[in-house]
Amino acid sequence: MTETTERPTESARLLRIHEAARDVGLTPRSVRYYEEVGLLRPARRSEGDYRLYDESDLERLRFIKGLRDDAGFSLAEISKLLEDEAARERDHVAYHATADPRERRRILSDRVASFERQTQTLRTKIGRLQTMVDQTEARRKHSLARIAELELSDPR
Amino acid sequence: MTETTERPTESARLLRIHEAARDVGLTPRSVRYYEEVGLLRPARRSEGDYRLYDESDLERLRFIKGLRDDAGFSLAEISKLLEDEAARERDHVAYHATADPRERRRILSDRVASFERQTQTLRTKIGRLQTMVDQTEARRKHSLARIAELELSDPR
DNA sequence: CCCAACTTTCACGTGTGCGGCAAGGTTGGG
DNA sequence: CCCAACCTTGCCGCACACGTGAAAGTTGGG
Repeated sequence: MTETTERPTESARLLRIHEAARDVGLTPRSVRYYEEVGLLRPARRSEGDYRLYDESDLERLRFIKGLRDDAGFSLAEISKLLEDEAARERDHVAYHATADPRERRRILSDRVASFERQTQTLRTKIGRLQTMVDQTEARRKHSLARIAELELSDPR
Repeated sequence: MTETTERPTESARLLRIHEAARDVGLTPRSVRYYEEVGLLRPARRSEGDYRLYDESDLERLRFIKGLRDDAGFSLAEISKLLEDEAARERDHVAYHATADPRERRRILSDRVASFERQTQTLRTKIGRLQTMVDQTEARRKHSLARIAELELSDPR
C-alpha cells in the first residue's frame, strides 16, 4: 500500500514521450516507430498507458540517433548492434546472479568480444571512408604539384 | 563528313547500360535512376537512342557506388559532392583554355580547396564514427579491468 | 471538476531508392 | 532480312523511415 504511489525521486526521472524525444533530438513519432520495429523495449507505461522513459531509455535513444545520423546505419543494422548490447545486458544480469569467479570471467570475456565485434563493424566503415579520403588527398597533392611546377616555370 | 562514322578506337570503349552497370556492380535500373535524379549527365546516345557510357562515366558510377555503399551517403549528399567534382571539371577545361600562369594557379588553387572540402566532409563522418569506437573501446577496457580484478582476487 | 495539453492507436500519406513489367523500338550476327 | 537480345520511356509497386491527421482517452494545474 505504501508502494501504490511512486516515490518522487523515481517518478521525477520519468519522461513522457515528447520530453524524451526533445531531450535526445528526435520526434515522438520516431521514438514510437523505433519501438514498433523493436529497437526499444516497451517502455514503462503510466496508469493511463502513457509511455514513460527513464535515463537508460534516453541513452539508448541517443545511441540509436548517433548510429543513424552520424554513422549512417540503417535501423536494421542498428538493430543488430543493439542485439549485441542486449546480450551484454543479459550477461550483466547473469554476472550479478553468480558469484562463481570462473563464470564471471566467462561473462566478462563475452562482453569484451562483443565490444570488439562492434568496434570492428565501425572500423570497417571508417576504413572505407579513409580510402576515399586518401584518394581525394592524392588528387589534392597532384594539384599542388602542378602548382609547384607553375611556380618554377613562372615564379611570381 | 569524314566524322559521320565514329572511329572504332573510340566507339569500342563505349558500353551499353547493362555492360556499364555490370562493370561497376550496379543494375541498369539504378544507373537510369541516377541519371533521372541528375547524378549522371545525359550519357552519349546511339543512333537509336541507346545510352552509351565511356570510361569516365564508369569512374563516376564507381564514385557514386562507393559513396552510397561504403560511406552510406544519400544520393542527395552524393549530389553535393558531385557538384564539387563538376566544378573541378569546369575548372579543368578553363585551365586548358588559358595559358595565363596566374589564371592557371588560381584554377589549381580552387581545385585544391575543393578537394579539401571533400576530405573535410569525409573526415567529419570518420570523426563521429571514431567517437563511437572510442566509447566502445572504453567499455571494453572497463570490462578488461574487471577481469583483471577477478584474476587478482581469485587467481586461476 | 474542467479543460487544455498531452497521449494513445489506427491508418493513410510522403520521399527515397530502386524493382519489375508493359509496349514498343534498336542492334547486330547469321 | 530476321530475330533474339538488348534497349527505350512510362508507370505501378515496394520497403524504409517516418509525417500527419483522426478519434478517443489521460493528466494535471487552477
